[in-house]
Parts: sequence; structure tokens; C-alpha cells
Amino acid sequence: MKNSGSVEAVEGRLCECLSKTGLRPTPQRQRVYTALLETPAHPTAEEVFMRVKQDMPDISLATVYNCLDTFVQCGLVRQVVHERGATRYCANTEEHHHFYCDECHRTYDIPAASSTRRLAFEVPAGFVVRRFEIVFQGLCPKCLANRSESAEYP
Amino acid sequence: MKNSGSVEAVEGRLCECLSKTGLRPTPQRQRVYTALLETPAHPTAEEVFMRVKQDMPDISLATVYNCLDTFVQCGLVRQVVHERGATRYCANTEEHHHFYCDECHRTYDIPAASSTRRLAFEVPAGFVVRRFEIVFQGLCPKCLANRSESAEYP
DNA sequence: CTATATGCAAATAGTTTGCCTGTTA
DNA sequence: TAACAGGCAAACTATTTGCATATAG
Repeated sequence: MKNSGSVEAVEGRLCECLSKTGLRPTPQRQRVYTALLETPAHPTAEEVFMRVKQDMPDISLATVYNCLDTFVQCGLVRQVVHERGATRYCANTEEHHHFYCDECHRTYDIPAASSTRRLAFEVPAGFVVRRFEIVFQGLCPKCLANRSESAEYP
Repeated sequence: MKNSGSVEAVEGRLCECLSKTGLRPTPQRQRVYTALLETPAHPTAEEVFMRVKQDMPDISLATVYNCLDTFVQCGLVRQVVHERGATRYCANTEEHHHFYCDECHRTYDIPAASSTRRLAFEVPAGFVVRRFEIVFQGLCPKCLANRSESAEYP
């Protein structure tokens, strides 16, 4: 993901987004945000909490939830909710879709092909589409590889 | 939704699906299934429970969850999980997508245009797409109408 | 010095589980 | 008479809330 940027650039983006709405770039918010960027794929609030706690032992889980919700509000982070269970968070602000692996239950980002934009018009008259997401499901490359070793197929 | 059919046809479909896996078409399962069909749009387990309870006062919420999960297993019902909060259930087995209204938080079914099938190929090499769903978000016709009365716009 | 955040613990919502009883192939 | 189902209550997980304390514009 890495979302283009040095630590400074990242901090910059955060501060900018927060200040737009008069919110403070507190140490907790900064750390939660960088932890989200550092964590490979779509962590839960709990997972972010664990990571942040390592160098901010006093942070509370409620604060992590607060921070993440704040980021969602200012459009810096997306919630990813495709299955029962904990909500996952995604700091990739590029337009993209998601692939959910049935086997390992990991979620991958899929860059949006420009052609998919026209999908917004395939909705019955009267609906206003402001955004959309495609959720693909199936087998990710890793799980596919594991499978073919042991015969079975999709 | 109505998913094509008289009460008999509906019961028939249910029994058929259940028996494939050696499951029994109990009164509870039948009632939960018809309640799901009767309820306008994507009810939660709780909502189905309320409805069924009216003519089956002894049914328990746990049984409703069990029934719904059973249906999901035999492919008769889909879970719809797009937001934090209760899981919703959808008895429409036609290929379709969903529209989620930001304002009234209702979910609508959107029939799949045949052209969308090729989306499955817009995923990086190595992923096997078994199915996908498009989740549209925006304003539904009702909420749009309410809005235009009071000036604002999307 | 006041609005904004945090930490903590308790509360809540949604769902699952265990266990015992009933039902049916 | 097993295997399958249902009812009930307790357990559990994810999240939210209330409130007292801290921090920074």
C-alpha cells in the first residue's frame, strides 16, 4: 500500500486532513495512522491497538476506535466490512476494489480499472450513485498454489 | 423479490434444497424461510424473529439464527454485510448486486447486467474469481425526492 | 480557560455455544 | 433409537458510552 510517501509526507497528509475539520493531530492519532499504514493488509481495530501499544503502552482500545472513526470521517481511511466479525480498516485512498479470499480470509486491494466507472450507470433510473465497490471472492494466488499441490481445483 | 412462486413452489424449493444435504424441512425452517420472503428488504435475524414469533410464539432467536445459517449453507439465502451492525439476509437467488442508501440505510437489489460478467477478468493474474458483488452507494429514489423538496443536492 | 481528546470501566448489541429435551427417519 | 433440531440461558466478541482527567489552541 505505502500510499506514496515518507514519514513526513504521511504526517503532512494526516495533519492536513484533520485540520480541515478543526481536529488535532495528537500523538495517538499520528501513531494509529502510521500503524495502519505499516500493517500489511486491512487490520482490525484490535490489531492496530496491539501494534500501537508496543510503543505507546498507555493507549486504550477505545482511543484506537476513536482515531479510526475520525479518519473515516475525514475520508483518510475506509472501513472494510465484508463478513461477520471485526470491521477492518484500509488506508489506501486510491480508487480501488477488494478481493476476499475464501480460504485464507485475507482481503486484497484491486486497483480500479478505468473502464469500471461506467458501472455507475447500470443502476435503475432514480438512484444516484455516489461511489461503488466491487467485492471479488475466490482464491488468492497463495491459496491457489497450496491447492494445486494437493490436486483439488476451484 | 417474490422469487417466483406460490406458497407451494416456495416450500418445494426449500424442501429440495434441504434434502440435498439430508436436512429436515421443520416447521420452524419453513416459517423462517417464508418470513424472509415476505419481509420487504433484507431483514436482520432479529426482524425475522419478530415476524415469525407472531404465529410461532415459542420459537427462539437462536433457532432463527440456526435456520438462516442453514439456508446460507445450502445456497438459498445470502448474507448481506455492508456496514457495522446486524447481518442482513437476502433470499433473492438471482444473480444481483446491491445498492445501499447513505440516507435511509436501506439495501436494494440491483439485477446484474450481463455485461458485468467480464469484470471477473479485471483482476490481477493469479487470482481466481468465483463470484463478485458490486456494492453501490448513494441516494435511493425516495431519499432523493425528499431532498429536492428541501433544496440540497447529492 | 474552554473545546477537544484521552483512558478506563461498564454497558450494549449481535451472535454463538452448551446442554438438555423433543422429534422424526 | 440414532441423528437431527429446537429452546433456553449463559458466554463471548466487537463496539460504544459515560465520565473524570489531561492537553493544547
